[in-house]
Amino acid sequence: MAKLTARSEDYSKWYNELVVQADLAQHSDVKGCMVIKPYGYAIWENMKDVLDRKFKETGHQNAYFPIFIPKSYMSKEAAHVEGFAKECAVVTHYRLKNDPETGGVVVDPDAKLEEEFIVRPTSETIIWNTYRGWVQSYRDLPILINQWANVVRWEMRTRLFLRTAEFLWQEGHTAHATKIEAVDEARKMLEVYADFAEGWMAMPVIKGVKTESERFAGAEDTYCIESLMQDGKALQAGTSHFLGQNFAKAFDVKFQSKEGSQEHVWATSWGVSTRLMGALIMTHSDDKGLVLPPKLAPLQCVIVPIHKGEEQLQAIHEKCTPLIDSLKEADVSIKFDDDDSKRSGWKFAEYELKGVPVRVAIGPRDMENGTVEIARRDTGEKTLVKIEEASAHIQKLLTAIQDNLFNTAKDYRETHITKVDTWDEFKEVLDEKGGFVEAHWDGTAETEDKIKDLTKATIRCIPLNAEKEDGKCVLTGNPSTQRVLFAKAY
RNA sequence: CGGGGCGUAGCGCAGUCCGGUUAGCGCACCUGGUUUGGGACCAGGGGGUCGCAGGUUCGAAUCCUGCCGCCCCGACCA
Repeated sequence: MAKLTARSEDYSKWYNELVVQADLAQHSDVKGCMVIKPYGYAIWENMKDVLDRKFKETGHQNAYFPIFIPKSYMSKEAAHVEGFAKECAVVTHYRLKNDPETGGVVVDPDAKLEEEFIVRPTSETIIWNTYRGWVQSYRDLPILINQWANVVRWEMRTRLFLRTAEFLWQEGHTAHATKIEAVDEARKMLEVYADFAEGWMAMPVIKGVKTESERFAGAEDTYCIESLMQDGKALQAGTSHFLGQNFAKAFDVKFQSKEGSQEHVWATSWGVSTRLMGALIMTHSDDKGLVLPPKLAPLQCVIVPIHKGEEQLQAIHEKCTPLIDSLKEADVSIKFDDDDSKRSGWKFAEYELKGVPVRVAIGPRDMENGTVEIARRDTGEKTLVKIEEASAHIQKLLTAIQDNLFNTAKDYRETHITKVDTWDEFKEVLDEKGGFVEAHWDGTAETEDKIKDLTKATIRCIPLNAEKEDGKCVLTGNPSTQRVLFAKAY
């Protein structure tokens, strides 16, 4: 296996090589689409399981809506169609036929659809068209539904996990009787995302709200969690939208209130995608390969025996059995790697590439001394431990690794949030240091645009916890009441 | 859509400029043996419509024409 390109040499190349070499995903024969390989999918499944549990704990149910959306639905909400029209895949026919000339198949021109279908880029339209039939009374509300699905956005340029033409995600779509309830829902789900990102992915995030120009197409407010990657670029890790009554009005979803009046429903939608895989990789991994937080690692601990011959292997396996049983008992996923076709050194490198948090090595020396060598993936540190104490040690270590990954990422982020007050500083920090820049902004889309043109940086968010502070816009000098976060972003 | 690069064994590549034995190398794979505390070694072996379609030629991976596909950088975006 070839060595990975160092991050310092070419971050983007490192990322691409890591995804492929760690066996997470590969490019498919279809442009812009990826094959998620079993190891990558196992990580996604772990993420999905945690999120799904959290959604259910907050009162949501899963449902499923069609992948195809009648074209006319897309145009019912003006901002929405504007946002997605340029990247929609369209189904125009429903049949193929044999082509006598080539021996292959061609689209049957007689099988043209009356109305084309859009392959969903997101499901607001078809879901709100369905909700119309579900809601008559305030007693039918709220509707709290999540869908796990694939969506298609015909992106011009794609990158494994970060931006693919087809991706997997979840999309929550809720309907409420009041504005305040809908806003609360959107905020609540933002908290769920933030809690997941920090507690499971060990990825610190900043909660904020998007500016008008960065807002979801059709939303009144877009809340987001923003994280910082190792190369100093920001990544939007999840969004939760307060949709107002826009979709209810577009799809005529009304209910009769307690008082007897007809009211439009208030809506939210929220989603995270396989992009989180990219975020996870770029938050923790190093030049040796993937680094996974124990809470999401498909394999948390691997035991590599070092042996000569079948007999020794058997003896080592027997010696390890109590340790393996004890770890299983404690719900630690554990593998005893008795594959005899690979040498131990090869295995060490391989498990490091795959980000397994804890590696245990045991050979003749340890058999004699009653020890095992325990190595942690995050720091590379190795410790000799009595085999009887190994299980407890490993369990503590998994927690320590989870914490260390979060703290390291958080330290990095804290040192990469820079307060600036002048335009020169602003440019200098973006060019040389990267990360988030905290600066005053005059609140206009024109200024935002201009800054983007000049520096490629966008306003990632207006942080929810930002203190009010009078200042002057970093570009125009116009008055501002609070700082916002700028960064170059994925 | 602009700029760059590439298409030859499962993967990574050389060979193409300047046409000429049986298309080669590394990794991977198969067999046997020796090995095993940080990506082992030796010996033997299998695997190719050289992206596709035409053309030039005694002869094309190599020259000409057309087409297709992918990757990277930018504009667009979760």
